Amino acid sequence: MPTRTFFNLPDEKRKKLLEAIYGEFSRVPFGEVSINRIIKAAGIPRGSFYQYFNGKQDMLQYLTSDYRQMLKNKTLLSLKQNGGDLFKVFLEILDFSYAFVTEEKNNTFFRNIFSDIRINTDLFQQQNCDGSLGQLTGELLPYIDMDLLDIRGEEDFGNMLEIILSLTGEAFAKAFLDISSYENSRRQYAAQLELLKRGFRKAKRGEA
Amino acid sequence: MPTRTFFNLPDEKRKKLLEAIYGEFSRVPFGEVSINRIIKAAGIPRGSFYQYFNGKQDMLQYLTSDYRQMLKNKTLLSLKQNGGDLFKVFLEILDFSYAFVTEEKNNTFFRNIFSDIRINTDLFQQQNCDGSLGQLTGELLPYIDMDLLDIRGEEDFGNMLEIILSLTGEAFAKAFLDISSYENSRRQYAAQLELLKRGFRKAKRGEA
DNA sequence: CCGAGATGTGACACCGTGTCACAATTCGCG
DNA sequence: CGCGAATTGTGACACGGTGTCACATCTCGG
Repeated sequence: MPTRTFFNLPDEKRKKLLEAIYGEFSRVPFGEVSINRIIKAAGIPRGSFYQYFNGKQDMLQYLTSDYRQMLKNKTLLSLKQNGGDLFKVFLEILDFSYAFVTEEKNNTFFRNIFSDIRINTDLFQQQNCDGSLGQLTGELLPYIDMDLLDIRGEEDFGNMLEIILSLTGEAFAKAFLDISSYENSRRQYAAQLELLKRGFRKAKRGEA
Repeated sequence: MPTRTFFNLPDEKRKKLLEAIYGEFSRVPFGEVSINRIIKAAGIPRGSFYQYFNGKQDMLQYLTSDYRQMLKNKTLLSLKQNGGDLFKVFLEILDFSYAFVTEEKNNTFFRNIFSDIRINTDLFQQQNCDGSLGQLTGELLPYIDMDLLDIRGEEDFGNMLEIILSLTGEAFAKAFLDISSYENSRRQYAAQLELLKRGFRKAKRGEA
């Protein structure tokens, strides 16, 4: 998170800085973002920058906070609309994010973000450090219809979720790296979700 | 791949350089590998290094070529031993890699490699650029028993493979980031493979 | 109007990369 | 052997990036 000092900045100046940051994040993938260029574009001295932000990661988190909030709301809504069907929700998340990306201003910015697989894992799995499900997931849990899932053991749900998330992370990376083939990536992702649902193993005759 | 010049180097010198490289790759994760430190440790001038390698990625590919070869052999063997059962094979690949990592010399080196999710995707999916399955997979294809898999559409197999690979990439990253909890990560990975096999969706009464 | 605390500033130390003109060596051949 | 060409070695250089710190400036309550 940015410093308090950052939020105390006169609107004018803060806006200019933010625009510089957006510009830089839109220009190159995360790994190549240069604080040097940002401060030059914003016309602020080097020292000031570090009074506002702690580094790249810090900026990223701030820049994506709106999206994360919207994603959460959207997910909640989607869960309710789809009767707690996780699979439909995940596909809608991709669509939602696509719509979000293709909005004027976000065009290259979120493409650069979403096409970075490492960021995606962070983005979705969110401070999942204690081994338990992330905070986000925790809040959504009550709305998920577990009866749709074939859960047998204690950890089945968590494991399913991890699979879906890792798949989703890759799907995002692929879809947004070359957004012109979005339809294709989406179709593939949808197909993969179906595969997850029905299982990979061919049932032998006589099995359930 | 390194230059011809590199292979023409006197054994003494080449060995010293390789040791410096291994040392550096063992010391820090890939992203922090410094060519500066390598040349200092190897006692060669900067210019020479660039006469041998093209950069970090180049070194990585060379350093992992043995592993990749062994992996391929191992996979082939495992496929035959397990009657073409992909799932058993993948679990064995994790075990094989664990054994490989815990060999004396490879200890931190391969840990640093395997715990990098981006490298893993490259490592497994290997020049998968044309959208088709990677070369490696192509050669293994004949040994996979498709009758064990519930393949219905044209693209089902490719999609299954992608799911397994993305899951495997994450499993590697997790397992080797904190190798002390390997047993745990392995168990989880195994459980997830089982989930893939049986499917996530609860069969409604009356369904197949 | 003064002084303390908040904020602004940019030079500095440090580390990294890839290149290039030039030096040294090796090798084939007359 | 001797010489020229090809290969290899060398390190200074230009460039770019990061985070910090001593010092300047501003702001605002008392």
